[in-house]
Formats: sequence, structure tokens, C-alpha cells
Amino acid sequence: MKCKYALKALVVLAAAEDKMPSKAIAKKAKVPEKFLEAILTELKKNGAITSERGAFGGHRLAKPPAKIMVGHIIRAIDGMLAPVSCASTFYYKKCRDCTHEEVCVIRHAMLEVRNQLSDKLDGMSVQNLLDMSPKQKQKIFW
Amino acid sequence: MKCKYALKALVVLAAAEDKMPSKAIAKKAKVPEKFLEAILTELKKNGAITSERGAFGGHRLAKPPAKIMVGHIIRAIDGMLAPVSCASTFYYKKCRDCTHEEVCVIRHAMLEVRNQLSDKLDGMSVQNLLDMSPKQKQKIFW
DNA sequence: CATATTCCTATAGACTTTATAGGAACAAAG
DNA sequence: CTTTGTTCCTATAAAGTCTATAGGAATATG
Ligand code: FES
Ligand code: FES
Repeated sequence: MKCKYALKALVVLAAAEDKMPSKAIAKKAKVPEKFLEAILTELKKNGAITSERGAFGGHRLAKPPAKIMVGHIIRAIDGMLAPVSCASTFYYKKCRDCTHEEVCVIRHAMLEVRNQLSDKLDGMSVQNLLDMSPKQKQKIFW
Repeated sequence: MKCKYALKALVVLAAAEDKMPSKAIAKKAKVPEKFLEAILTELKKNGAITSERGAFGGHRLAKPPAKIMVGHIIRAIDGMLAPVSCASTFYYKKCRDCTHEEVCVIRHAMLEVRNQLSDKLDGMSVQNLLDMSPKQKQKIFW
């Protein structure tokens, strides 16, 4: 959910012409307001969005949507992509139940899976998401 | 963990010449005994293994290891492969926060991810896992 | 009957998920 | 300088999932 909400928020922001307050994003994305607030904070920490406080404040993308990668966002919100920690590049952690990591068949298999997954996810931008929407004036994304 | 343990158990069984009691599998796979017991029950329900009760009982693969697919096992143990339920073939469930599923950009993107993932996982058998192990007499898989 | 094993049910601690609540800090407008 | 609309921060909490452990009934073998 959290990840999905984050991506939805980014798509909404990418489609918006100006900055938006979290309340407005929540409405468009159909996401619980206060929950989204927390997610936006994480996205900000991650460098995907910027924000302005006070009246008429709001959030906007920190970079062009083509440069915000889905894989990057998922890692920031959900953590590792790999099915097992020993196969993760960014969140590596040794497996308790394996003594010879170099020959571990599970790890080898999951490395392949991770590669496939990260290739796909790191090659997919928020712009790409936007482009998947059928062209129409009243933009409905979901 | 559960999924990993399940795959490990299957690899152990695939490498074994005869049926094995859960205790022995647990030792080889370095997995908690009682936990593994529960997992083996699930694998049996799923049709991947068979078992014999009583003294000198044990577990064995129900089919040749080349016909036991990793994707199938993961679905049985972990549930859906897809990142979102609306993109799952076997565990489909509508998203509360989306009203127009047909045009949902998140869903479209996640369908692609799911396809990539299931292609990989459904094309990978327990035999394939076994083959990833470097050839040596004392078989150490992890 | 003794032993080895699967199978079944219940329990439990720790953690994660999915939020909600309340209010402090901040900025702009009147 | 007060009102209003925001972000930002902290705390709380219900429900669910994960990772096991415990105890014993049912079953098969010798
Ligand atoms: S080393 Fe991680 S699964 Fe074996
Ligand atoms: S329909 Fe499932 S994410 Fe939109």
C-alpha cells in the first residue's frame, strides 16, 4: 500500500502544473490524508520531492518525472527488492542459515531474480507511468 | 524465510536418494525442526512432496525435480507474486483505492513487473537450483 | 510394546503494516 | 498581529504477519 500510495502521489504531482498541498494529493490519489503526509515526508528525505511550508505551501517533484525511477522509490519506501537479503546490493545482510554464501544455490537463483526485477524497476520512470494512461482531457489515472 | 526454507527442503530432497524424515532435512537445510515440519505439510498439500508416517517414514518429492517450479512453490507458501493484488492472476483482488482498474497506470506497470517475475520464477525448477551447485563429492548447497 | 515418525492444534513474542490524533512550527494575507 | 492554511513532528494503536515453539494424538514398523 505505502509504496503504491507513494507512486500514486508522484504521478499526481507529475501531472500537476503547480505545487499541491498534501490534502489535494490525497484526494486525487484516493489515499488517507495523514498516512500520505508521512509518505510524502519519506519521499522528501529521499530527494524525490520538495516542499514549502505555510499557507499556500505544498509539494512538487524535485526533478523531471523521467528522472524519478520506480525502483528507487520502492527501495526507499519498502526496502530491498531482492527476495533474500544476501542477494541485495543496497541492503545486503548475511543469511544466518547459510555458511557458504559463495556456493549457495538459493542465493544464486535469487540473484537472478533480483537482477530481472531491478532491471525492470530501475528502467521505469514516473514519466513512463504517466505515459501508460490513455490520452484524454479529464485525466483519470485509476 | 518460510519460502527459502521450503526451497531448501526441496533441494535437499532432490539431492537425496531416498525419503528423509523432517528432522534429517532440518539438519541438512539448517532450518528449525518444528517450523520445517509445518512447511513440509504445506508442500504436501501443494502436491510437491509425499510423505509416509510411522517409524522409518519420511518425505520425498512427488515428481522429478525438473517439474517442480520455484514460482509454483513461492505462490503456495508466500502467496501472490504480483506487487499489487489487482495485478495477480491467481490471487486477484480489486483495489479499494482505484475505481477504473482498466486505465490504472499503477496496475499496468505492476502487470509488467509481475510478468517479468513470473516468467523467471515459473521457468526455474528445483533441478535448475540443484544444477547451480558447483560439482563436488561432498555436496554443500549453502 | 517400544520406538520413530508424521500430523494436528494451540500458543506466543516480536515485528510490520496501516493508519489516526493532536498539536507545534511556519508562512502568507488581510 | 491575528487568522488561515499548510508542513512537520511525536505519539499511539489496532490488526495482521512472521517466525517460531510446545505438547501430544495418530500411525507405522519391528
Ligand atoms: S546465502 Fe542467502 S540464501 Fe544462502
Ligand atoms: S487498480 Fe490496483 S493499483 Fe490501481
